[in-house]
Amino acid sequence: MAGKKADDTADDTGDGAHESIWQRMERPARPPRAALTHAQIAAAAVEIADAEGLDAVSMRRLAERLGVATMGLYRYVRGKDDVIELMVDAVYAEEARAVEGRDWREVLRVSALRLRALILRHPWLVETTAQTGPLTPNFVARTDRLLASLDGLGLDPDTAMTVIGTVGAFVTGATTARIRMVRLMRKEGAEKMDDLRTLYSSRMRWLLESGRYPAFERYIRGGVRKDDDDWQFELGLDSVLDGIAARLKV
Amino acid sequence: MAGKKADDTADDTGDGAHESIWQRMERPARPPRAALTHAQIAAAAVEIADAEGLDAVSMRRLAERLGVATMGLYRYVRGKDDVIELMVDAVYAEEARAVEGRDWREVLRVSALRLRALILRHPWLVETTAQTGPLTPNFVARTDRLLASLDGLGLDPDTAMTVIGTVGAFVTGATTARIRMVRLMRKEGAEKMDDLRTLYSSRMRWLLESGRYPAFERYIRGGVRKDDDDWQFELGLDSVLDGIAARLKV
DNA sequence: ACGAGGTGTGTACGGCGTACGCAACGAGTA
DNA sequence: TACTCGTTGCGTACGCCGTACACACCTCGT
Repeated sequence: MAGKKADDTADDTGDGAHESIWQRMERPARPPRAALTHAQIAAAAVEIADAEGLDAVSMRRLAERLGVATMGLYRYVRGKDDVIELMVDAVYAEEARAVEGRDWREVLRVSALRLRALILRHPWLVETTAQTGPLTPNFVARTDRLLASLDGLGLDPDTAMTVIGTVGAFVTGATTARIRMVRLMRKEGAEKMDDLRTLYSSRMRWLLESGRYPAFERYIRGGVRKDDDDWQFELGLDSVLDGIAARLKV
Repeated sequence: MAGKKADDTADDTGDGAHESIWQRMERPARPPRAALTHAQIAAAAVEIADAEGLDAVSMRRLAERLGVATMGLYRYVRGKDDVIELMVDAVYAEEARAVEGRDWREVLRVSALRLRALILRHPWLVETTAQTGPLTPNFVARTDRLLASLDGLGLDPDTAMTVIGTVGAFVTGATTARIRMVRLMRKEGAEKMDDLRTLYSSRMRWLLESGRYPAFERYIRGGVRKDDDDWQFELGLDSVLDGIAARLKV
């Protein structure tokens, strides 16, 4: 019979997508209505990205986890870029809490540490550069709070924003470098930084044996806090804040 | 004969599995006639990425441009990650020139401005975070030169490296933010930032009308240097250098 | 009762990275 | 000279991806 030709093989897999009409006809009831929310989509996507990286967030994977057909997602988002924008805003919602602090410097410092922790919790954030603009609600909310903390210092708006941008640039840049190492460790299956060094020792030896990098070699041999990222980050952050404080007073 | 096997020379490093592309290309190519060089591959890939973005660099496109079969590339690289590593190192070669400067501060400042210009010339660099480690030869060479410029200040190696990392983090972070805007402009077909503002005016109005971002709104209304990225960057950079200078003297 | 429009779904298309297998070649050996 | 045999060059194929599109179905206004 005509209708059975291609469907038979597909039915062997049990794949619902290739059910014959007869099977579909006798299915008793409609599956329950899905009714997704954007928050659900964002949460599911963030879970996938946290667990397996941004590349694992595909429309198919996401739809599967939400119990929806792949194309069903397109009722809620225009495309994958929308999903990523939802994801970014969802994680910045974790920073919705206002920062308590005695003065602007403490507010900026705590904010910086919290932002770093946020990015480290969601390392895929640094890969979203290509997709998102800086106008998601929760990100604007963060900027607003930081701007407010600078009120009363007599700064013009441009300088105030630049101060915030400077700290933000340092935090994202430094954390991105950190994430690069974490990613490399995971890729190579290393637990500690020392494991990574062992794996890359041949490469490092090859580099150093050229003799072209004497100052770098001195650091490799003499540095004792190479893996103390917290120390490096806070030293850098405090330097940046020092510089800003000097500017603000002049 | 067993002695002829290429792997034997590789094995004398003790760790063939983790040889970098740099180590592998040092060995003379097996065939008497090598149709391709790694420099050619890198140059072609960089051209594509500069013109059309990193996503446009596919093994097929790259092979086509080089006049080679797709799989022919795999004789020269282990996979796409190798290609990206070659690309990153190729553009850092543009920074091979030593930086002239009276003191460490000027060297760091000029280096920062040059790095920013380099990233702006090759905006896809900020998307390579996920793929590359920080050990490509030309990148190490840059680090080495900067470390050398701090010699004689009496810094311990850890502090010296952190200083360089701090400036580098600021530069990459600030430039990444800039690139986000450039990309957004290109995506929306805007020529000037004002065009972009026009396109996003409804979104912005929607955000501001919520009344939840008073400080941010004041900036939007009062800022007059919102688009002067050079000014913002240099103000931030000079602040960072101020802070570092203060630390170094203490 | 029925038509229209919103919604969930499956199929299909053109891309991607790369595993794999096969043809052609060139040098060492008999 | 004839015969291996490792190596290179390349085409095919697999399983992913994002998403355009058409269709089946449900709900609701008339």
